[in-house]
Amino acid sequence: MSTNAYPRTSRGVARREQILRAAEAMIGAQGFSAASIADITRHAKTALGTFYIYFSSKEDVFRELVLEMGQLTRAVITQAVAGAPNRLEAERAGLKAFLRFVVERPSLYRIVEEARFIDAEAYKAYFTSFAKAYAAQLNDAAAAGELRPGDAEVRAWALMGIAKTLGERYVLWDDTSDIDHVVDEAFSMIRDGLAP
Amino acid sequence: MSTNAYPRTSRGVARREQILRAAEAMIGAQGFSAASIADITRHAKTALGTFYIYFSSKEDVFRELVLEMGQLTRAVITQAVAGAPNRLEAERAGLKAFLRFVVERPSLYRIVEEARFIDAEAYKAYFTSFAKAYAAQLNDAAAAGELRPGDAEVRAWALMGIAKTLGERYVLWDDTSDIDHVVDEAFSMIRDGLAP
DNA sequence: TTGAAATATGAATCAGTATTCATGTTTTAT
DNA sequence: ATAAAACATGAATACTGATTCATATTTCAA
Repeated sequence: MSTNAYPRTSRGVARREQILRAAEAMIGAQGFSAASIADITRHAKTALGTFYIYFSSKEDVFRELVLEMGQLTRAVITQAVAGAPNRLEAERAGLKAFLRFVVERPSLYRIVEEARFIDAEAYKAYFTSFAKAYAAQLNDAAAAGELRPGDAEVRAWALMGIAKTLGERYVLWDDTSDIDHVVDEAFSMIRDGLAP
Repeated sequence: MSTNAYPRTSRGVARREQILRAAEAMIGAQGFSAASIADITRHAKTALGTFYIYFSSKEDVFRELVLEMGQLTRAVITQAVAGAPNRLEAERAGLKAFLRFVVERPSLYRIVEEARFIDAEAYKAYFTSFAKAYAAQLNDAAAAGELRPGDAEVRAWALMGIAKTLGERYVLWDDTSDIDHVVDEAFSMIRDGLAP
């Protein structure tokens, strides 16, 4: 059929989800090119052809996973940051929440990073939109005197870079139980770098 | 022949270099899987089979390019940092030199990042060794009172993250002529984050 | 209950491309 | 000058894996 139309039965909904999760696991573990459709359907305990009932291509599932990761990351961070008394505390909370999220969904993290090479547009759109919202927050905080004035966009990208790299090093490579230490050390640098 | 032994004639040396440069251009532009050996040899103006005289596989050239990028980056930064009067100025100079290097060799930058998915060990080795040397410098500087005390390793990774991400955003995506502005803004954050 | 729509199956198709190899050509050492 | 070693060539091989499709089976509305 080769569509990726939304399923009309609950069985269909469940199958699609099975396949999506299997794709997350396989692509996350082996990478986009190494993970075959056969791997994915085997892991989803379904037939090869079933894949193409729900997704039109391998790129298609991949794109959906990138989208999913974007929504989840935003949701997780937004929620973590919600209760912070000020912007600096929000930075700490956001960084910690991000690293915890990477612990929980390492495959999605890898998928987003690989998107740079598989679907560059999706990757760029994801980070650009994230950065835009992030910069707006930093701008507001600076206007309110909570941060030293400065180029919010450059700051947003720099802070995103810190989070991405620490996530890779201290979560994906080295499943350190001491995420709090990493957050504290990085945050003390960020705090003094941004405080008014 | 399928070796990657070093060539014994000057013609061989030149051919190998041609192919290496073509591989840099093709893989850098299209990515590892999209760039075919045929693309590479066509661009190098040589026959398909010649590739296998100098490299044993596509992964093999790729690995060599990653190695090369590692050496070059180190050399560029080491040299840029050499004249700095203190560690903070070294940070500024290092960041600027890195971004300038990305302007000159965007393909090599992309190759190193893609290495995470093609040759994870090479990628990890590259950054781990870089981070180790970087952290040692930061440690010395902190001991000398040039930086506030703190976990040098976490700092090194955070600073590498800033450089990588700004390079991607402001050089690869947006060939901004205003690298200096980006450096200044990022540096002012780094400076206050690290200053004693 | 029943037939049309939706979903499931996996063997067969199809395309792409990494790698090899048998055969020339060029270089180098003597 | 000459033979051995290096190097060059590109058609042929070999293999992988994405996508299709004809054929079941299941679901659901009427």
